[in-house]
Amino acid sequence: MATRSSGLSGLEGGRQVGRLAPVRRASTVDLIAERLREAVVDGSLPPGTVLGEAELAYQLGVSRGPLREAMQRLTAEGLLVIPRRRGLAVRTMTADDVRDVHWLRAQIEPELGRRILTLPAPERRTVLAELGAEVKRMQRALKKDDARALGDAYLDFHRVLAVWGGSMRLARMLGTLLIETRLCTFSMFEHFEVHRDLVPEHVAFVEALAADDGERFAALVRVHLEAEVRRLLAEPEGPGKGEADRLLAETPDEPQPLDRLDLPEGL
Amino acid sequence: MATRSSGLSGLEGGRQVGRLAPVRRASTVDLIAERLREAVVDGSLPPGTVLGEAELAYQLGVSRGPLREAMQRLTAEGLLVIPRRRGLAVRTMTADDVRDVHWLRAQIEPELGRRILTLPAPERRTVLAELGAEVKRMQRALKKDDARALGDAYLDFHRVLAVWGGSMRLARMLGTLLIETRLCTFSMFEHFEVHRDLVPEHVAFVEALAADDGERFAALVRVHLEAEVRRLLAEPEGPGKGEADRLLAETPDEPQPLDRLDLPEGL
DNA sequence: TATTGTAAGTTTGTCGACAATCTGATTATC
DNA sequence: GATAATCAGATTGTCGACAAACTTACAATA
Repeated sequence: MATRSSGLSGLEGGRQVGRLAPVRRASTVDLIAERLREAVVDGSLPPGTVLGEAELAYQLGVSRGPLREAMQRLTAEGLLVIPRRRGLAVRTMTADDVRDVHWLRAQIEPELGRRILTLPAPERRTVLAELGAEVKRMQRALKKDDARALGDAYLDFHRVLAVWGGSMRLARMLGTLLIETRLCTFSMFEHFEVHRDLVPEHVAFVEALAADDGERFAALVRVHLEAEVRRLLAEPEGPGKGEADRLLAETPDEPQPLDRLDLPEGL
Repeated sequence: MATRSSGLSGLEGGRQVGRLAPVRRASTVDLIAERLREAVVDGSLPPGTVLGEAELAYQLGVSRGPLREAMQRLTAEGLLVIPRRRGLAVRTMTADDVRDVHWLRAQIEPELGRRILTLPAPERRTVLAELGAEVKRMQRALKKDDARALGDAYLDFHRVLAVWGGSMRLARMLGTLLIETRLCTFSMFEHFEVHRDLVPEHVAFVEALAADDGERFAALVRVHLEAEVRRLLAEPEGPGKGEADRLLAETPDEPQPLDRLDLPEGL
């Protein structure tokens, strides 16, 4: 039939001869796993949900075999638990989990920021543009009081950090951590909340990166994550709050309003 | 038959009434996954090995169903790859993987050291004892020129760090990273090598922790991991080598020979 | 009345089988 | 002689089925 990907003989003429990205077909297990992740993230499978394999397999239009394989993968990611003889259950995050997830993110994300700042200028500009686009999404969502959209843009903002951070493994880990973050929200609250502080905080993130100030970015991220833990655990504003206000009030080294980042409107 | 675990009614009299640890039975999938991990770590399944499902299932004494589920879990951990219609293959680490794994460890392990130093004194002493025991294992292995035993003790040393580091997630991640480290060795060399620098380096790790010097521990770990990358990639000794020698020669703040840590001989 | 023993029903865990797909080699053709 | 087409073999991906195990409800007993 078609020539194999290794050859491409006789097709010289276009550019990038011989360097096609290998075609990657997703297996059924991949598809099921991805669908389950989506369901966990968008809340259609809240934490604690217990599901029977047969019923779920029927809904997904597959048989129990591939579904069970996908379950194992989600279990390894920490999103599902498989109680013996009880099907599967969406993991419920405890207070300890909330602290652990956010502490871990506080270790990872500042480092990602530092790595992004070492990127060559054109790529760095791309990252800033993507981050700016997500911030704009957050702003639009906030204007509409759409907590769901705000949360989604939040996740995507941090996913951008993960993707550009440079480490395959770290990107995967942070990707899972972000889903777990969403699980934390669902585990602690009944419904989404519109969280107004989120937007200025993320504007400050982008500004710090645009100003090439990795340490300020790191500090802002840490403060944000500590605040998130307090909010999720409904703890009174601790000593960190004053620190947050100070950092946000402080003029960054090189003031640069978000408009000057000329974000691509299309995204 | 037996009373359910939630009740335990009528058995007051012993101590710790009503607080038994839940019994944890491993599922078949758990068993298979663990067996496969062992095989990867001990080298009976070298990187690049391709296996047929039927043959492997027969060897393990299970049917293909549970085996395929375990495969998915190992895939999520990054130890296996599943080429389409080609069974399973043990992941082969590239030079980029070597750098990535060690870079990531360099981010994680110093932090674990810091956390261990914040532990209450009795637990901290336990950690130091366990670490010291692993170092002794390393010394014995080196004396016998047993590269395999040396490598195993090395892994267990760092596993101790992971377990006591305080974060469930981080422990799991580092556990996987350590297996990947072993895969790096197998991917780069044909056989184990006796690596003499390993023991003094780890003695220094323990000494730094015993001296309550988290920053020195962090620096030593980073230097060690950078050296490992160079060794694995067979690069000439870079600018970091001088730094390593300087750190190892330098007298720690509070000199404390390993003997004074009174290690439990039993381990 | 509280607790234990019993039994039915449901769901999982595991296995065997079938078909689609891919690989590798062989043959035919330019 | 090299390339393309064909074909047989083997293996995976998926499904259906069976038996074991667990849960829940109910009844019996102290």
